[in-house]
Amino acid sequence: MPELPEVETLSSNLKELKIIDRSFKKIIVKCPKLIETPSFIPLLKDKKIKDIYRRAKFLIFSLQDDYFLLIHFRMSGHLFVSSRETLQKHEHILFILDDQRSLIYQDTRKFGRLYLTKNLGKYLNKLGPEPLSKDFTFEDFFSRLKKRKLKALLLDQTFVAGIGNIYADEALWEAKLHPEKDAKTLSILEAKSLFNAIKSVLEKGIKNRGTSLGKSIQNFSNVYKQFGGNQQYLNAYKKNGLPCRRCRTLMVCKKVVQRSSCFCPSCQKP
DNA sequence: CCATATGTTACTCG
DNA sequence: ACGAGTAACATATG
Repeated sequence: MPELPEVETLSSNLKELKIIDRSFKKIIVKCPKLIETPSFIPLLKDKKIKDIYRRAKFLIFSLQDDYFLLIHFRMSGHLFVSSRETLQKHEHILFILDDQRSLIYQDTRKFGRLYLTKNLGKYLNKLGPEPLSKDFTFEDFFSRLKKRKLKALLLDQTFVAGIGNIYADEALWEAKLHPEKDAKTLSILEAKSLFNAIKSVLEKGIKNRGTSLGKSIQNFSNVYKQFGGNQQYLNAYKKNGLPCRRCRTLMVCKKVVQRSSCFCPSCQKP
């Protein structure tokens, strides 16, 4: 579920709550298959959390003794802060901290994964640039465009990190580009427009503290269990049947690379 | 019952 | 080797 802006929201929530400098007092794992190496979990005990940040869609805890705990939420993973020390339905991992609080990992579909490692590079090395960092440059972006459908390229984490189905559709609408257009055929101006759109839709998502579509457990909520606000500002995702906010043409939806893709057939020509 | 779901990976085919 | 298409993972919702 969470894409870059949602994971960024979780990371900043945890910093606000001063989870940094706390340590793990006890870890309870109800569903070991969510952890790549369940046998490593006892290593977490009494380890202090030195830093918390995001890379791509990974939430990363940098720990004492050079360990890293990575969480990838995939489709339905959630993390929230609680004062509970017990697990309820769909909650699979409980991290009890040294200050009466706990972190709870909840995941109805159990697609998410947790990784405990000393080798961060193993998980991050193949990722493309962070679209909101300085190493995301237009020259590099343009040179790496290849013969591939734009939508596929935007979702490819080795091309640019952190974009998922929502923000891909938003960026393509913003840049007035068709999801099935061959990326190799973009003019410099079109590419520039897409490059800027990627950054602006992600920045907007972060500013609005993430996108939460419905109100069920399946939707994004932050570590306070509050929903995000960005859904209110979406222009493309799930807008099929509604008039385009630019030209009033009815938006359409089509499967592209196995994902639903909503776009304006008039503004976003093939 | 059917289709769909904010993600990733492994597989096949061309 | 590469891209596209498909299935799989597991559960809930409409």
